[in-house]
Amino acid sequence: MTVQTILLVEDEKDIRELLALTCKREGFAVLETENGAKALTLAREKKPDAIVLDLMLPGLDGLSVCKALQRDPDTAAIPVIMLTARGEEIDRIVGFEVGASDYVVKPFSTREVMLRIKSVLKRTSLVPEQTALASGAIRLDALRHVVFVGDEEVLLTVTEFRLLEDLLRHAGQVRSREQVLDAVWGYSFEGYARTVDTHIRRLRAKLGPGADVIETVRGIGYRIKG
Amino acid sequence: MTVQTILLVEDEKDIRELLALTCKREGFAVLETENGAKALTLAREKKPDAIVLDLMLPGLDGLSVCKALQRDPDTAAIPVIMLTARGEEIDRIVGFEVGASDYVVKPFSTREVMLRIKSVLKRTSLVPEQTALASGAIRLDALRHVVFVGDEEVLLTVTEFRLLEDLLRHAGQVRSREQVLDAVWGYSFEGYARTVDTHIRRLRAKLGPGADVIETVRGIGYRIKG
DNA sequence: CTTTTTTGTCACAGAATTGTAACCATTCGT
DNA sequence: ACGAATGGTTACAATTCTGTGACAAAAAAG
Repeated sequence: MTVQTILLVEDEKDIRELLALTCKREGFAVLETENGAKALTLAREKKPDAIVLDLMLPGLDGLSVCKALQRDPDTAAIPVIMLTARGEEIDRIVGFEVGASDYVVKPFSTREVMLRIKSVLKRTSLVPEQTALASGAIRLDALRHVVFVGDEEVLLTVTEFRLLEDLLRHAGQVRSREQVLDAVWGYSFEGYARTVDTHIRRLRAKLGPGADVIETVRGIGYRIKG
Repeated sequence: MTVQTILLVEDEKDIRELLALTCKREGFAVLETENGAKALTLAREKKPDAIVLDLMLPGLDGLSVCKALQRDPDTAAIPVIMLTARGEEIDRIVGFEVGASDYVVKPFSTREVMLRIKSVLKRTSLVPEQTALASGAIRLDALRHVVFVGDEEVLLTVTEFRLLEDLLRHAGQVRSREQVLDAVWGYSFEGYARTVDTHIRRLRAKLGPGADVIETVRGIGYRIKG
């Protein structure tokens, strides 16, 4: 996945830098401005994935910026998170009149803003992950976190579950041990590739009669039939 | 248990699926169709609690569907939320002539639509039963703020109540501690995820024989059986 | 203000999970 | 057929996770 960009529009330097730092720490790219007019230009030119917008800005204020963003078809789809003081007309802000996707009330914690950003990004990304996966006699439901072989529920540990999910999401494709390690264990894992083998074995044991959907591709890795 | 059902009428598959996912995540049941005529049949047969209706549909368009729903006494009471493009004659849509309960302008965020649905349901549902949730021997009534295990009333604290309510609203789905914290404690809570465990424990203690509906999903979080 | 209730955090023990290494079994090229 | 890779199996120590009880701070009730 590509890096997502956040546009921060806030005139108070301290707050802006704090937010910028937090966003960067979470792996986002950051654009900053203290000015409403510049925010509009930046939004149009750079198409950020989300905008964090202070309501009180010198010159063109946050409300006007937000409305302008909504009116422009180029930027209308970008979610906006408003930073507001308590008691401001939140219904109007989030309603259609202004059109913000969400808001955070000052004083806020960076954690709170981060959560809003992530939540908003999850909501607006048009590719909802498929939650139900299946192959052969095996069914996996990521939302409910259950796996069935035929009619029988199978209890998997987290790692086993994630491993099976990764294989199913790439059903038909070979997955090398390295790919699986990156996807299931994360990039920071520094262990042996053979770890995958052990978990494949445990998976097969638990899947019982359904185990034959997992094929070994010698010299490469594993693959789900299909 | 009374799960509320939403009928989604939208021909663009991506949008429909995104909305469906959002509704399901919020604990609603979902019916989907891309076709105006089928929408009428479905509405009559299944009596959904709300209908989200795209204005632009191939064949029978949204306006006609909405008018037809209004004329039929079986469906006239079902609130309709229209998805419209900007600049369409919103006054007519929500007014007497067409009779939609509310509308959302494209492009919209799922959050926006969700808020409309909930607001419309709140306005139209006069039946307190619709706030009733249940699983196994446990019944929870959000409106009256009471919980029963079998015939025995159980007194819960606010936090315990909200926790149980959140789990019940996502019955069958795993809820991670993070998700629960965000939903029950709010985004601004900065505490420890293990706090959830303690409250789960207190809940289980109070639920007594009904406690077995709360399952621990090791490595992930908790889930209500079902 | 005092008492009671509720709530969040912590420490700890038991249990489940996991990564690794060592050892077989199988496959493949020669 | 043989040796070298490669994958399967097993056992085990280390780690991680959850349930529990205790406790102090915070909130609510009196």
